[in-house]
Amino acid sequence: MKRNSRLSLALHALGHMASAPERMQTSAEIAAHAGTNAVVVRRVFGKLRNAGLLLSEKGHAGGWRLARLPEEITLADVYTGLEEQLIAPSRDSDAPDCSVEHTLHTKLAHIMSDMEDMLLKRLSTTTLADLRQPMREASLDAVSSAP
Amino acid sequence: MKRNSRLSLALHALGHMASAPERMQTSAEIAAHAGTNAVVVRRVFGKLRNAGLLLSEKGHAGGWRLARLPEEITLADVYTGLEEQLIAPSRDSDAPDCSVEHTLHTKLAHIMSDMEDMLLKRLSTTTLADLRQPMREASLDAVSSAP
DNA sequence: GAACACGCAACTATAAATGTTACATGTTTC
DNA sequence: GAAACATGTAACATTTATAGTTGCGTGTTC
Repeated sequence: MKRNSRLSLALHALGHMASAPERMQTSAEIAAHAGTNAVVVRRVFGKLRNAGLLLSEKGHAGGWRLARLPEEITLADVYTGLEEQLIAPSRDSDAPDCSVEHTLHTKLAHIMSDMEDMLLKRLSTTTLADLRQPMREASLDAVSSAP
Repeated sequence: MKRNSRLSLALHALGHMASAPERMQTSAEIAAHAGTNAVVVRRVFGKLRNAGLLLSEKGHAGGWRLARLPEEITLADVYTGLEEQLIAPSRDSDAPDCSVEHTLHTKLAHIMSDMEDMLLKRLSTTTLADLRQPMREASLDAVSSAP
């Protein structure tokens, strides 16, 4: 995994959790499925917990689960919860001394801000429920009669 | 300079060149003004030459100048000429084996494609002429009576 | 109290980007 | 034609952001 994988990781994992919302999943399980490390999962999930999307529990039967119904968590919630910026910010100096730079910065900042709004609007039309896999016998069993 | 500075560098430099389109500028001059290296300028400008936005000339009075009028070069032209992606691509595997990943990938790809279109549309409404600094006596002199 | 799971800090590894050096090619000037 | 100049390009070094790793502390269940 390389760049900007936090959002991918989060959406992928939450999508699966949406398929079985009652089930607690450990960082290790999630990490194994996503091909990454448990600490990385905890880092990412920690932000989502702070954002009110996930609940975590310590101890023997601990782990992670969704804090709300899958239908009530949008992709925009996850995106903002992670405080990421898919829309690249313009990294000019804040107070450019040259007029060209100043004009450019102003125009680009405006455009990028609009783009960010647009992205959020689009992401908010999909919920975790839209991602979950069709329920199968196996996963139903896993919910009701986990060992 | 750090990340994604190619577009910033290009727009900044072209904005200045739009203020005095006749004047040849060397990589070294441009690099000095932008606080970077001449080779970096050549790398970036090379792409814009291939895209038909710039002309370069070797030799004694060589350097760079705009291939078209500033009014006829939009920010979108520069953006596409550099083949950059301000809109972060979704870096999932192309053929995800898991249904959650597949659904996610499809939806995100669609959204990002739309965002890219939107960005281009916005960038195409500004030309280099809109960036150039107000003409002063000094710069007029520089055009007509350069040493 | 032993096993388990998160919380978190510190460190390492890796990859993308820029910066640098070196040299070749083409142009103009003398 | 030689010298000066500027681009063209490849190879290498440096920097920076990100992910990955280790270690240990805290809380919870058995």
